Amino acid sequence: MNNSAASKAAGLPAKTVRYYADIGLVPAPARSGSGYRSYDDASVRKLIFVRRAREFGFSISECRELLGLYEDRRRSSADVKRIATARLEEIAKKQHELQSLHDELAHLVDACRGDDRPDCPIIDGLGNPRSEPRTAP
Amino acid sequence: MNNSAASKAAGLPAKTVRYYADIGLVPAPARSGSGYRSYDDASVRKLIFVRRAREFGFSISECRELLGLYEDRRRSSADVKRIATARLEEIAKKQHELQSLHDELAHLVDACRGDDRPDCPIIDGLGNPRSEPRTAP
DNA sequence: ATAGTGTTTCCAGTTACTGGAAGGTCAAGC
DNA sequence: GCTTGACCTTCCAGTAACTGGAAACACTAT
Repeated sequence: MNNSAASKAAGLPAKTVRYYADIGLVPAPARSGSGYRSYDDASVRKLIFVRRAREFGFSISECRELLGLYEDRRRSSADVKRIATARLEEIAKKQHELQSLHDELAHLVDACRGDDRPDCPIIDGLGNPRSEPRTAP
Repeated sequence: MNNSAASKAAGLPAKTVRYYADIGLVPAPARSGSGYRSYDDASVRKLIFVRRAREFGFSISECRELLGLYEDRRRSSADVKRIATARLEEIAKKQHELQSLHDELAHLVDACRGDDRPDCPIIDGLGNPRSEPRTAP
């Protein structure tokens, strides 16, 4: 199974598959006589696992951690649950942020006539420093 | 008003204020005799505008476009509404994605006992290619 | 034999900053 | 006048997670 076949099987762009092997997220694949990458089924399963985890918003380093747990047949499910729960909380937080963003912007869009005239509550609304400013870290 | 004063007034990190001037998002500030940046009120207003727009998730290049409209006293509100509406649709889409993400992950977390035993529906669930694979662009 | 497609490596670019080093400047205190 | 410390300056590098592209080599079909 060469790179593009593995890429198709895993549902990832070919470049991404190479990239994941380059950074050691998945093991370096075997090579054919002429240097072509050759992936086995275990690698493809890991690639699928990573794709799924990335779709869930886990970072590459979280994926690394999850893959470690995925591989370790003796890990406790508590370890996994801890990571997944933290991620779940992040998602919920992001949802709230997006919600207030959406509400405020929708309010501005609603208030804008969207005609040929220059008056625009959206621009005015963006100009008003209503929300909390960002602070330097 | 030097960099850090402008930074405080705009609610942005000092480095970010410099960065925005460097990339020409806001005009290059005047300089004092010894080379210190000196911002006027108009620049600070633009910085606030950009901060707000960034908080709404507008990209830097969208901010550039919006700033152009902000500055142009003769633009139609329709131009602004078009951009904001597109952004609103992106937000709504993102919300749906996050929702299904949340539901699926919450389901896995619920199903996981989180004890010392190795069986873990989260790991198993991530391993199953349930969702649509990503495709190369 | 040759055309066309696929694969390799490697380097650079993307986004929106952020961190840090090396050095100049300013105001206060002694 | 000198030092101290907190600013300020420039510039370079690094971050996340890829993505694009060039140059060269390999495989497949005609």
